[in-house]
Amino acid sequence: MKDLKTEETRNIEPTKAELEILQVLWSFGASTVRFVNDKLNENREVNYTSTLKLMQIMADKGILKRDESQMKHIYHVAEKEQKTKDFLLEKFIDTMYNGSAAKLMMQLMGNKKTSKEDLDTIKQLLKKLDK
Amino acid sequence: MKDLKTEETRNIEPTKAELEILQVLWSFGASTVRFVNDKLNENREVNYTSTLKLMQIMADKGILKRDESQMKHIYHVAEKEQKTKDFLLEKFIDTMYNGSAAKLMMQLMGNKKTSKEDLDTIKQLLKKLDK
DNA sequence: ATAAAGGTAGGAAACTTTTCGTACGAAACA
DNA sequence: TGTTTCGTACGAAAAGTTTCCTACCTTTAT
Repeated sequence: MKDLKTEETRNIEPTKAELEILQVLWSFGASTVRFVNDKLNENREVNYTSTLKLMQIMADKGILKRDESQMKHIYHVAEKEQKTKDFLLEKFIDTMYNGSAAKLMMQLMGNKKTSKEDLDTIKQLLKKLDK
Repeated sequence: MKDLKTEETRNIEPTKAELEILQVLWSFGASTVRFVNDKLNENREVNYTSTLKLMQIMADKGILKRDESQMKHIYHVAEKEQKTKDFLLEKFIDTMYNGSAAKLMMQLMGNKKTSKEDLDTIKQLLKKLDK
């Protein structure tokens, strides 16, 4: 028996190009390759078959699932968006902040990028969490 | 004139393996290859010359600098830790949260991984920022 | 009916990243 | 003084990722 990963154990790290595709699917929901490729091309030039290939690979890996009942296959993300984001965030915190979410928060707050509005939003949230 | 990147424009994205090395140097400060390699081997098996090669490449790219006055070269990180982390965090927020730090915060707070203590820390910080 | 347009599939090429073998010099030491 | 140990340098292999060419089928339009 090889060490085939089960559905449970598997937690795939998308590559950079795969993440681009995930972003499109997260934003717009289940889509054709054509649609995804058009979106990608708003940012950079990519050949249609490149996107196709990548989405096929992602389907092989189990990152995407697809409806093949039509000629134009429709792809959708296999995992819940939130689950994947949780996983990636956790990994990010692990590598960048030794696993401390608080450290990340601190950097965020000490950051030019975090606006007054952001801080207000957070205060609201904290209030809600308190009760 | 080729499009040589200047010191200013350059903002190098460390690869995964490079990030591992950065983490060691961030934690322990300037180090020899031997030291870094030993640390890496606490997590996974890596050959000494692999680590050496990688650190040499990083030095070429300008991610690391080194003191060659001794036979055992001493490497240190070229950029301020915070600058690199700011850069990587920004990129992360861009790709994962459409550039919204608030969204990241919200995920963090809705997260099992964020402990009560973390939340308290944040409240403290907010208070400080308020005055 | 035929051409054109648009779809999938697969394999190979190109590029990037990572790993390591080999060579060789300097230091430590028996 | 040898020999073993520890260091750097370099190149190439190996692995991983991305891109695209080619083939071929289906639908659409002329």
